[in-house]
Amino acid sequence: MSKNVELDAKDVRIVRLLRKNARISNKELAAKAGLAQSSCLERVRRLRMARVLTGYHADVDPDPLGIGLQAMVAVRLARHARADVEAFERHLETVTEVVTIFHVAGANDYLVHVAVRDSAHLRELALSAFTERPEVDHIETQLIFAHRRNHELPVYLDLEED
Amino acid sequence: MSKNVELDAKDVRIVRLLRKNARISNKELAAKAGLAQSSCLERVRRLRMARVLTGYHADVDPDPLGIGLQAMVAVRLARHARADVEAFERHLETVTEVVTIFHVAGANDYLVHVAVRDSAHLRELALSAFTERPEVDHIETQLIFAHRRNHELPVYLDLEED
DNA sequence: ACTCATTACCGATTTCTCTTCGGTTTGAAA
DNA sequence: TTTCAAACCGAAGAGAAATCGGTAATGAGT
Repeated sequence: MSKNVELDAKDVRIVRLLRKNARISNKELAAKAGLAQSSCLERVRRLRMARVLTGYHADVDPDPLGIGLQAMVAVRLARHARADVEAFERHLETVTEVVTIFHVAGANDYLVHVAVRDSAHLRELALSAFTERPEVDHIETQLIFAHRRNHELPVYLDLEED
Repeated sequence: MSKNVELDAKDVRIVRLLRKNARISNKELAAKAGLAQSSCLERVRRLRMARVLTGYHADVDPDPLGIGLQAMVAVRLARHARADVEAFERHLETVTEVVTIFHVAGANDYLVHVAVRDSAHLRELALSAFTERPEVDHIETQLIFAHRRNHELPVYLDLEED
């Protein structure tokens, strides 16, 4: 799938810095990575082309957007033929309330993070987007009180330091 | 908690655009939001100050970083006294393998998304970071085959259009 | 070890963007 | 209608991004 990309210590530093703050200027990024601006720019371009960096996204407080409730919906499919799996995934992509889809191994097939207005909205969504779907055997919904992200991503490479 | 912020249609457009691409230039952002650059810049600044926009983060392919495996660890605590809950959360913040913590209501108390090197690493982590902890009653680990994020975040406000 | 080719790097320059600021418009309240 | 505050705008100086030609590092093959 991915082209067997090899990252050196400076690539990793660039990636971590952009992970922590995607709007850092190239100038500052270059300084912190120990590169000239032009070289740093070129590296970032290559990391994007190689699909190591796949996007830059703002984190947004859901409250002001009218998102009053979030939930994790655990989904078990009725059958696991490729056609069913693909149909269900295609369907999920059309559901605006879906934030993240985790395809998992275990008792459940999917964990679907959804963001809704309120409990009435969640109830309606559970029916229309999940229970009423022919591919779905069973769902179990958990309210999300809070969620915290860690933006220091782990790196498991042995890099000779420069 | 949040200061009862009110967003108008242009704020929402700004937020959505930054959500889709956090490295969009202010010039382009202003054009797409229908504002002068200076006005747009001021709005973004206010949205940051109001904590509607809380950060900008690059999305990174885990493979090239040596992350060969991801899992969702469902955690049930032994007791739910504030002291235990807070101790456990503080502990999780020190674990580098943790990507996201969902605090949920239901049979389980937490869903913890972790990124590890391989299955041996996951086994070791399950023991050291979860099972051996006094606050933890029981865990259940699910491998994550894949996960897809939707960067079009839903908005449930009725905005009079301009 | 030497050569050659490829790749990465750098600094200077040009182009474009960001940021600030003074003045103007807008809208609500008196 | 007048007043005030908030939001907006355009212009301009400061700053960053992007390009490019030349140079250094790298590594494979002899």
